[in-house]
Amino acid sequence: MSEKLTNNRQAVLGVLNQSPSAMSAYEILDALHQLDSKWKPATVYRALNFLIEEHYVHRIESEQKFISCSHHHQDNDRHFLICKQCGAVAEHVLPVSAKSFLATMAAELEFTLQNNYLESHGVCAACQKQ
Amino acid sequence: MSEKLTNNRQAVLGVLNQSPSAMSAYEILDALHQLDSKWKPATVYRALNFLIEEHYVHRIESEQKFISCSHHHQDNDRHFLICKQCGAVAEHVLPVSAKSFLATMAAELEFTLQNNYLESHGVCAACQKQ
DNA sequence: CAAAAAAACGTTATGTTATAACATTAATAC
DNA sequence: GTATTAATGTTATAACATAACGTTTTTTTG
Repeated sequence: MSEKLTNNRQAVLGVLNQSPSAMSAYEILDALHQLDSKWKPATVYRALNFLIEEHYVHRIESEQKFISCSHHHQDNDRHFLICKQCGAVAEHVLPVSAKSFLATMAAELEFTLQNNYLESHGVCAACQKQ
Repeated sequence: MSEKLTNNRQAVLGVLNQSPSAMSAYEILDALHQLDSKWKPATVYRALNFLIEEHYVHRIESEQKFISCSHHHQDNDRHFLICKQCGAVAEHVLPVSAKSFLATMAAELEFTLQNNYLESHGVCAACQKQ
């Protein structure tokens, strides 16, 4: 089931798969528009929304950009390591210990926790060596 | 030093202080425009950018909205608990244990961590009682 | 204090991100 | 094979944000 990965959606995902950093919807649009003038903002956003729902793609909230998912597991929690220098985004799986820590903290505040979104900003290994 | 909390900036902060949920820049603009027609998008955004730099205000990245800071300590890490039902945003101070956990994780990945931004989404205590 | 410099503000325009709405086509189910 | 649903094409516009530039206010300093 959930095999609705159509040509349009594959095309958007294909563009994102080529990029180590997150891309804006309009950057994706530009890339696709060069191949086929049919591409318009709504077409890109529709594909993105589907891909996000199905966990093929994530939105990097602070950048308003999109990145292809490197794990594609069904999970409510996200953790991204974002390099301030090169913009590379690495997806990191939150360990169970971190999740349970957050759950405990939320419970203490009487907050029913449904999901966590975490961005860590810094400098990646590659950029440090330069 | 850093006493540059002018009238304009106080006005924006005053609007945000009245709101338990985050407000968009244009919601702030609407509120201020009713008092004085001088308010324009650039005026609001300039004030917001100052207030964010000085830690009076935070941007809720996933919502592209703004909330007044309830702690106002100089800190690189942010944690927000966001209620999906009523939109209320609570700011939570990340305990040292959580920060050092993240630092250790980043070090293992050879990532030099500069700051963390964490959003936890769920249902607040008040909404659960309804 | 007065001139110079810096910071903040007013204003206009425009750039960027995202979705609404509705017609059409394609896929799926009966 | 027709009805239903899902996906797409297309146009327009809403929502978010900043550039640029001139003016005013504040601060610095000689």
